[in-house]
Formats: sequence, structure tokens, C-alpha cells
Amino acid sequence: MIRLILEAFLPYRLHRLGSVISQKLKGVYGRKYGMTVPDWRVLSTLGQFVQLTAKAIGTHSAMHKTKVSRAVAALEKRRWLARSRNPDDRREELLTLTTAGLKAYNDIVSDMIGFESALTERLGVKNVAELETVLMQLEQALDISEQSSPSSQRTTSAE
Amino acid sequence: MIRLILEAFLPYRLHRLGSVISQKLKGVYGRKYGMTVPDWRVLSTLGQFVQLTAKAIGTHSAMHKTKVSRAVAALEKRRWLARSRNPDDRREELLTLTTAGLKAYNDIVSDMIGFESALTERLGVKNVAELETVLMQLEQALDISEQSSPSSQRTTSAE
DNA sequence: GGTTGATGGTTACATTTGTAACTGAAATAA
DNA sequence: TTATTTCAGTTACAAATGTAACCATCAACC
Repeated sequence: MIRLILEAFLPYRLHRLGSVISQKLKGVYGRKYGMTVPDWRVLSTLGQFVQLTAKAIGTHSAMHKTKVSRAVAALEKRRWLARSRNPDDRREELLTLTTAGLKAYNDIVSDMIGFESALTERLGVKNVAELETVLMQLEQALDISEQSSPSSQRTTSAE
Repeated sequence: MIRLILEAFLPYRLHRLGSVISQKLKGVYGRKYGMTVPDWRVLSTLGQFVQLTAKAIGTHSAMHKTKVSRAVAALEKRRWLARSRNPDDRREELLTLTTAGLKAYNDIVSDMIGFESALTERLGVKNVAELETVLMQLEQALDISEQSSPSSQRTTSAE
């Protein structure tokens, strides 16, 4: 007869931590721009990589293609994003942020960075360093050590 | 003009880590019992605390009350869970796992613990110890240092 | 007592998300 | 060349989730 103490269970703690933090971040762009999570994921991915296809955004951000499609449509409607057909392969659309999109992106990002530094400040340099190390270990153990390129595929679609 | 490298951004990494892990765990009870995430949350909370109201389960597991209500109904249909009115307050229902429910719970939990130990083994004792420390720090910094009792309230409803 | 407001839980309805079918375009093969 | 298959992206439909209204009960107040 086993009993699992959730508060002491590593996966539970990690998941809760991640949820609470992303919940707080959602508050930032949610309140400020009325953006949804998928919207923000597309915006941030595109902000980082400048130009991508919807497919690439999906694989990099682990979002279902329909979710991406809808978020892209939403951002386009705000005129934060522009599409253009790839002349070399007319199935694909190359997506980029417009000036307005970049402006919003930069604004949100500076808030995000503010949030992160507030957090790391609370932790202290030593803890942050340890955290970095252990995160890397975990990422390796779970085989998600990041390649920082949106072209490489992975087929899971995480929540 | 800022550029946020997502793979190096702490909140992003934490969230992704949590998602990937809980995705893998979902595989366990999903394949084995065809259970959904809300189902498992209710089952595990009830497994830990033996007897709770739906409300208490909701606050402890940060689930919306309708989600809890539906998961409870689903588990009841499997005869894994039994309800009984609280005679002292006939609005509440006291929920407990049946023998069958406990059996499934124990089975899944042993898999979960197996998963956790496989993970910590990969990390090594030193890293695990560091992880524990830093997680605690983070939980404190984010004000979710766990009280391990389902009675205390928090109003956020995380994803 | 009766009335009013809050609370635990369910249900109807709206929104979001995922699944599967589809469109247009490219690649492969005949 | 013209099938056939594969692929990027969208859309129709189904399943899951959240919002708001609801019912039953309790608590507070008259």
C-alpha cells in the first residue's frame, strides 16, 4: 500500500512551478494586450527567429498546427505579422513580424526579463547558478537539450 | 531592440520541463487505464488525503470546480470512488476511493515512483540534492511553499 | 420562525482545442 | 507527360474546458 506525497514528488513540483510561473507571465501580456497563450508563443518564437514558416513555429513551440494556424491568423488581424509565399516552395508561407508586432514584442519581452531578474534576484547568484546546472542536467536526462534551431523536428505536442 | 532567447529563458525552461515530464507520466496512466489528466489529478489527490470534498480537491490541485465535478463523475462511473453526504453539512460530499480505486491508484503510483527514481538516478545524488534545494527556494520565492493540507485556499486556477 | 446572502456542487451554454477531412502545391515514379 | 504520394496550411466537425446560471443547503440577521 503506497502513498504518494504529491508535494514531495519531483514531477509534480516541476509541473506546478512551471504552471505558476507561466500563469504569472500570462498576466503580463494578457492584461496589457489581451493576448492568448498561443498568440504569445507565436509572437515570441517569431521574435527570436525573425522569419519562419507556420510549421517551424509549431515544432519549435510544441504547438498543434491548427493552434498555430489560428494564432497566426489572430496576429495577422492585429497587423503584427505579415505572410509571404515562399517562391521556392509555394506551399509554405514565410512569416515575419511587422513593425507594430516588433514593438509589442519588445515591450512584452522587457517585462518578461524584468520578471526573470526579479526572480533570480530573490534566489541569489549561488542558487541561480545551481539551478542553471541542474536544469541542463534535467534537459539532457529528458532529451530536450535545446538545439536552438526551429528546423529540427520532435513529434510530441505538449500541453 | 531586445531579443529573447527562449531556450535560455528560465520560465520557458521550467514550463517546458514540467510539460514534457507530465506528458510522459500521462502516457503511463493514459495507456494503462485510459484516464485523462483531470481524472488522475482527482485520483492522486484522493489517494493522498483519503477523504476530501470536491471543493478541497479543486483547491489543492488547482482545478476548476466543473473540471473536478466531471472527473469525480467519471471516476464514480468506474466505481473507483464513492460519495457520501456529510451529515454535518449536507451540501458537501465526502469522497473516498473504493478498493478498486485504491488498487488502480497503487498500481499507477508505483509506476510514477519508478519514473522518478529513473530520473533521479540519471541525475546523480549530488544534482538531486541541489535540485531539491533550488526547488524549495523557487517555491518560496513564488509563494507556493507547500503546506501539504488541502484546506488552505489559493484562488489561482492554473493550466 | 422567515428572509437574505453565501457556499458546495451540477448543468446549460459558449469558447477553445484537437481530429480528420480537405485544398493547393511539390516530389516521385510510371 | 500524367498519375500517385507527400506535405503546408486551412476548415468542418467533435471533444474538452470555462463561464454563468442554477439548485439545495447552511448561516446570519430580522
